[in-house]
Amino acid sequence: METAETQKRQRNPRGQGGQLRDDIIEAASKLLADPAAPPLTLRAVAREVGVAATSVYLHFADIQSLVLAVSERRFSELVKLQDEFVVTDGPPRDRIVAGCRAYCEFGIENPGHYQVMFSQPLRALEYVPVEQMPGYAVFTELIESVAEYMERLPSDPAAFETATMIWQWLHGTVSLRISRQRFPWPALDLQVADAVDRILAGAKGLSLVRCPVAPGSFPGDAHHRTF
Amino acid sequence: METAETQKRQRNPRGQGGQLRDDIIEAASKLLADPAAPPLTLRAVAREVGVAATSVYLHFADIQSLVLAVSERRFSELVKLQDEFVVTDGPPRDRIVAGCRAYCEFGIENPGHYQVMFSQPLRALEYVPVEQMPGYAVFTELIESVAEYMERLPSDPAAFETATMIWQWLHGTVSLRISRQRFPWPALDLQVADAVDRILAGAKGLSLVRCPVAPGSFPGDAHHRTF
DNA sequence: TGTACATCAGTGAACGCGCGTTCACTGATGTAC
DNA sequence: TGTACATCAGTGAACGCGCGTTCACTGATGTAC
Repeated sequence: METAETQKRQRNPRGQGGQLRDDIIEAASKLLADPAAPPLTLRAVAREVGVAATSVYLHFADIQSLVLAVSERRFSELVKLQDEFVVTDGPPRDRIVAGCRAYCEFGIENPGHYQVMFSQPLRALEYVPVEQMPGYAVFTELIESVAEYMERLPSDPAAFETATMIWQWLHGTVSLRISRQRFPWPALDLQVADAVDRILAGAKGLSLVRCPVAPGSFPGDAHHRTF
Repeated sequence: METAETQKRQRNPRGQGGQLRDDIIEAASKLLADPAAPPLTLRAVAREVGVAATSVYLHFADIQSLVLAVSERRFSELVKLQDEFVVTDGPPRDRIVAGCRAYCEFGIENPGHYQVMFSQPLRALEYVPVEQMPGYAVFTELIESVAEYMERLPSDPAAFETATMIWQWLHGTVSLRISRQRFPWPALDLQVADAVDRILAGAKGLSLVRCPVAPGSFPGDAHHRTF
């Protein structure tokens, strides 16, 4: 981008003070890219940008809100990536698998950012309604595809539950491949297709077939409410 | 335990210097229990134990190895818990579901520790062979039950792959319920049984049934190697 | 056209704090003779 | 039985460092008159 990234940057022209905000987010993003990096500090970000430590305060009240800004930016990137990957025609199952692959690849290629996006409860998110949580758009698309696959409405709880189940598997897949790199993981593409197919098949009402154990032995398990 | 936990502790009798090591691990464990706690420091641990900061060095070279000790202790606790939960008789499917429920409950009830156990690559674990990784015992039990369910040998890759897939789902379930507490998660018990059943069903060779899309359209997906 | 003032986009020194790490030290308890 | 020494289980002061945060300041650019 610039010729002298490590040098002192020159001040922005009048009216473009907001540019620094952008640079700070990108610098924080760069520092957070390493999943094993030490905790982010305000001064480290300022150093990375090439600016006085106090200048960060001009745009962010604390590091929490800076991290949140990074998280939001990466979430919108994920949404964009998923839109690119997913061909809008083709059977819903193929679209689901394509979207899930994009999700996993994004997470595995950006382990530091993925951790930021899904780390322990961000204080700032504590009172945000579900629909406004970052990443909700990604999840909504998944629900819609699953509903289409199941030939139900997107508002159907069964679609929500199956989509949730897929999301949980995807998240476990990404986090474990990040934290347990030496584990002999199966090939990602094959595994995603296999897992998605298994979970989707369960949604198609194959419950009688896939439960060879004497039915009724687990009364609490008779939970196929919507079928 | 003691009457004066916050007070200065008295020195251990001769020959029992190792007791401090134990106390340090427990103190660190207590501090790590909160998933939103600030990063663990050596001095905070010493304060919690009621001991001089330098005393921690008598037993741990750095915090990394202390955290690893905490992680190992919690892993063995998880193994113990799982052994209690899982009735050894009964059909394998029921044993798998019971073990998975124990796993999830442990994780959700100990969010801070679960995060320590599965956080970003611990440097200390980098060159440990898979079989010596903490938690391997838990995973082995899962493989064996899955193999029994599938009526195959535990060494069969298909058992390994299905067990892995279940583990991934469990991990995603626990981590997301920790980090996204306001999401409208379905009831845990029902969800675990449902997900496990779907994944197990896929292992029983229902691939033709559960793939309503034209076979061959995704050449890479014809991956049921072992059937 | 000049000039006083306002605004913008930051800077730089200074503070107090908690941290990891070092070093020599302490004081009770055991052991050799 | 006494006594010198060794060992164990820690302590306490001190260090230099990076951190978040404060405060008054700077210097270029626009604007009113």
